[in-house]
Amino acid sequence: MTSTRTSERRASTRHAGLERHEIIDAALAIVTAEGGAALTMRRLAADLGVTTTTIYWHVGNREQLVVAIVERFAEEQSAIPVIGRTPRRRVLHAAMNLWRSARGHRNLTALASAAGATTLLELPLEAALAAELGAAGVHGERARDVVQAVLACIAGFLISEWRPAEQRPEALRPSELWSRVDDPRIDPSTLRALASPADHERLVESTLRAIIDAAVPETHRGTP
Amino acid sequence: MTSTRTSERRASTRHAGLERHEIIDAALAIVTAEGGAALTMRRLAADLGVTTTTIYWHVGNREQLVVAIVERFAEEQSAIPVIGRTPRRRVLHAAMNLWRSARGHRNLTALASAAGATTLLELPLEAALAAELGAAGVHGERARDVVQAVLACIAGFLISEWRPAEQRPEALRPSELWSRVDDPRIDPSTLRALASPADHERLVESTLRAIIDAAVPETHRGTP
DNA sequence: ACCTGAACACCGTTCAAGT
DNA sequence: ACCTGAACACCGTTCAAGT
Repeated sequence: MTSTRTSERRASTRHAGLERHEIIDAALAIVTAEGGAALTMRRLAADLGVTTTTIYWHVGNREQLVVAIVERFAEEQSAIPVIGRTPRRRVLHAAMNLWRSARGHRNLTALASAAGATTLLELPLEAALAAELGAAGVHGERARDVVQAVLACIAGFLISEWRPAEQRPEALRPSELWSRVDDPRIDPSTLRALASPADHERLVESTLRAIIDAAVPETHRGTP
Repeated sequence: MTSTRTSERRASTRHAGLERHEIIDAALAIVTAEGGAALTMRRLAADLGVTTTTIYWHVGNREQLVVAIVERFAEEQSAIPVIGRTPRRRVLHAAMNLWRSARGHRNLTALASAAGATTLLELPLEAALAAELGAAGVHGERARDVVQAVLACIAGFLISEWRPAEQRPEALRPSELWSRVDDPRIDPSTLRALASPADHERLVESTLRAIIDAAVPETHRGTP
């Protein structure tokens, strides 16, 4: 799977004829399949059947490559429709779309986050959220604050999934750590709960709902 | 500042006499001063006037070193008192203590987060939060959910500060990206706000308050 | 314009050898 | 038991040189 392009193209032309977008595509494939750590300049070059320096000629350096990957992926992403009968529900749905999207392509989200390119990645969905907030009567800085709070929560829940407890050293697992806590102020049932994992999906939704409900008036216009 | 310990100790004993806790201390110093990326085995060894392999003999590998650093820091952290007159306010205060703590030693928090060791780092403050939730009448899984939501939000807000807009390539700055958006669904005042940074400190507090208010009953016992 | 080969300055980690 | 020296298999990046 590595060098068909080399043998085919190299035979016919003096140059490899490699184009920038082919590099981005190959890089994107590596990231989605194996994560950002697998994206090394040498590995990418090998996949394309060229020398590492060729990559540099086309894309500059790794940081620029990452930005290009995120950009390309963002272009190809299709809009997710927002549903819901009340403005509030639509806002929540738009927020959950962001969560589902980020979670759907975690490897890319992780890479974008490390590069500080999350906004670039999710701009259309963020815009959709802002639009729904407007429809619900929330504008300006208040709308911005909701968007940012939603984004922070999503990012936070995501990173708590990046290193699932199972693949951590035993001493770092919350279950281990909490089971050792002997604090008279804390109810035994609470300690037990803290030692066991939460239903993430549900928790994300209820957290986003709390944030939204606090900022979005219950009814705007229409349904009394 | 590098090799006083070498010249002093090496002269007197055959062995360097290096102890594990000295390594951890030196590593912790590097991380707090210069961040996790600056913590390389060679750099650490050089700071201690010793060979890289010596570090491995004492601490195993880098991952174990990081865990040891976090552990040591957690030990030394003093408890932060919780204040507030109502249970709800005390819960919020306990949550804000977590935020302030994490923000106060960002380099260590970032390192711990990458290693999946956040719980290890902040266990006492998490326990304090759980205790206040108990005092407010929230127990078991509901308390666990609040703790986790608070932690996720804090983590999310923190990483949005790790790469401040100023040190990103221009094309990645939210101000740049939002200023290009021309979406008729979105109010101009909202677009302007989205292009400018939020007051993080205020936003974190109001977000945590929203989460807590949604989960903690307004009055428990006492003040009617 | 496009690509190669060799090199530089880094990483984490291991292993045989010394005292 | 504690430490060194040399080596391995990686990184990102640059630069002179080729066609």
